[in-house]
Amino acid sequence: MITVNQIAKKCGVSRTTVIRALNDQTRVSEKTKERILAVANAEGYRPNLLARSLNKGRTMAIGVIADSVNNYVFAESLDAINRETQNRGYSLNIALQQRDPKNEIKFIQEMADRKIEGLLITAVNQGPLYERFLKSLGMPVVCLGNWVSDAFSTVLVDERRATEDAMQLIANHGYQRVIFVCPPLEDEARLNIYSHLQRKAGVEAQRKLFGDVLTIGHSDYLPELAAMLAASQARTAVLCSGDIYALSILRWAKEQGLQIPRDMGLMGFDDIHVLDYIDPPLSSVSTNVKGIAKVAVSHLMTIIDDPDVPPQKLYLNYRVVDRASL
Amino acid sequence: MITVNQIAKKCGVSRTTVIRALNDQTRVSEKTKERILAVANAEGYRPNLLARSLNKGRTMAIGVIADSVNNYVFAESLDAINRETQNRGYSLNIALQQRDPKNEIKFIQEMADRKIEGLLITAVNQGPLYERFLKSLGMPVVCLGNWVSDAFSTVLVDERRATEDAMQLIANHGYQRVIFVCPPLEDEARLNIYSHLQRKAGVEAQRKLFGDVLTIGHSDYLPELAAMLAASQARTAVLCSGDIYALSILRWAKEQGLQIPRDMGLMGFDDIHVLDYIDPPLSSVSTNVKGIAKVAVSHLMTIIDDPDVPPQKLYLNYRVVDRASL
DNA sequence: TTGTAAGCGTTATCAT
DNA sequence: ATGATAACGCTTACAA
Repeated sequence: MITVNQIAKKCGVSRTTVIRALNDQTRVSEKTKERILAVANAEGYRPNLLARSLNKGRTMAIGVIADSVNNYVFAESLDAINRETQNRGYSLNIALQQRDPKNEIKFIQEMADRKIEGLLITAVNQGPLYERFLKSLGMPVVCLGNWVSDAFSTVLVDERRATEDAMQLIANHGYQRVIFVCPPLEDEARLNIYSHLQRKAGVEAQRKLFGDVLTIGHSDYLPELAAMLAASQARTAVLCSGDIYALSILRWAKEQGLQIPRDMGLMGFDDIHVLDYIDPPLSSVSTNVKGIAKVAVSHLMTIIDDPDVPPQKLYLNYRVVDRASL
Repeated sequence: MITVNQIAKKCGVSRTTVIRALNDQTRVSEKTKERILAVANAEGYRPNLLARSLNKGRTMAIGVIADSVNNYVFAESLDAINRETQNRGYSLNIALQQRDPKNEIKFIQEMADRKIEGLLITAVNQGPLYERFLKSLGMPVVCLGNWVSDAFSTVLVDERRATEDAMQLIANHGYQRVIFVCPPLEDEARLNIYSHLQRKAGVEAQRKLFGDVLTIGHSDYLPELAAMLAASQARTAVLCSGDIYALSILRWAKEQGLQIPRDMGLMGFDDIHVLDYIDPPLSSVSTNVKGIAKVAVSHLMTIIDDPDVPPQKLYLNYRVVDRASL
């Protein structure tokens, strides 16, 4: 790999001149410029972006932190994030923390050390220590979905109200009982599960619409669900805090010979794209994953360009999608 | 952000001494070391990884290029790639080319300019020009699934034989006719569709097992499929070069009132995780997506550590998964 | 034990 | 139109 210095030597000029030729500046004679460009092309010169970044203080890179790709929510974000950042000439550093808070901190720190210019986080950490840590980076941060602190912009939908609307829809369908399946609750003390807590609050707020509202807050939810269903004849809908849970319950219900929605209503959350292929079509709440990603990138760019833009909560539209599972 | 130089000034020592203290080297007195570390901690010193990389010639970063996340295949790779690289202390640059060859070249070049140490590609480009381009980077490259040239290591499964086995399975189920749905074929001239061509070759090789074998090689496959089904009473299985096509055909079949497998056999390819939730359970060919990702990372690390390791094709096991759709 | 000097490759400023 | 110099922040010989 040839460098500016080597081109300079080869052409018998100073590196300043070479830079001017390469970066298409004015104060070079046409002749030397041509000579320099000829050499550069022949040798396949490419700027060393590390060096350039070090010098300029700009890397044109941003970092993305998410949990994992298993629940398909981040997978759908990624396409949008990728598109939006590429359009703007930024490149992407990505790390999945696998819902491990220590991991998250480590990766964020590492990215900061690499001088990314901004950070997109779906945080699994929470609390004042984490907030201080993020602040200490002195870097634009935008949170996706999971709120951390008002010190950082967050792009989200109002999941509490979305859940209220979903509950209303379930009530309209004539269900007398709701079972809210929300495995992340088991990590409430340890992890940031803001959006799930919002959903839970929405469920609570609509308690009055039903004879009974139950919550299952751990990963091994099928046995308990079975017991609950057996314990009452009330017409029941299961609302899941995540489509993936709804899918696994759907599969289980089929195994049990339960017909949906005849024997049990079922509703998911997030409206991941996969639902297109599910039978019966699963009702869900679109949390606008792609929209959030798009706005988050765009807002991050805004903050990068003008750090004085105050942090804000950007609420996007959600959509309650009634299909055939209720 | 405090730097080594500033710490040195603050402690009244040379930067060399600071480095020695920070990087835990021996030739510093305990006293000065403590003094330096105290300042470093108090000020929250963090090494600038750009500077370090520029100096050392190592970035500990690798690049990943894939098509998109839409078909879920790459989504499943990503988790594995992420895990494997993180274990080894590497960080990840990712770009999705959206099946645009120009994009791909641009992103690879950009990553090279950023001095990533190795590249994982699921290539959409092909041919000698592309090969030369990749070689010119002078960088370890490992291809995933889509073969480009014997000059680069490729991790893959033998999709031709996998398809032959799948065809045999279909024959064993008593089908008289196979319709091979492979939309990527429409891009044969323009894009690298190596793995789909392998699958097609596998289909051709087993022609003899059936009365009739047809191919649909474009994206608007449903109308043609309908026509083919209407045109013959022969017991027919549809083999799709990708689970996502099988899923959309399954949905369509249900709309048409076709029962699977009674009225039509159906088989996908890749065995993406989503199939867990599909009813009826879809037969497929596991192309070992996670295994490929894992081995690819591991092999890339090997090449990075020892560039003299010759390029090779690493074949992993595939698995024909017979479920209830045949 | 500590320091000096040179270098990684690029860019900006100020002279000439 | 061209060049000299310093700077970005870190590291590594090589001295002392």
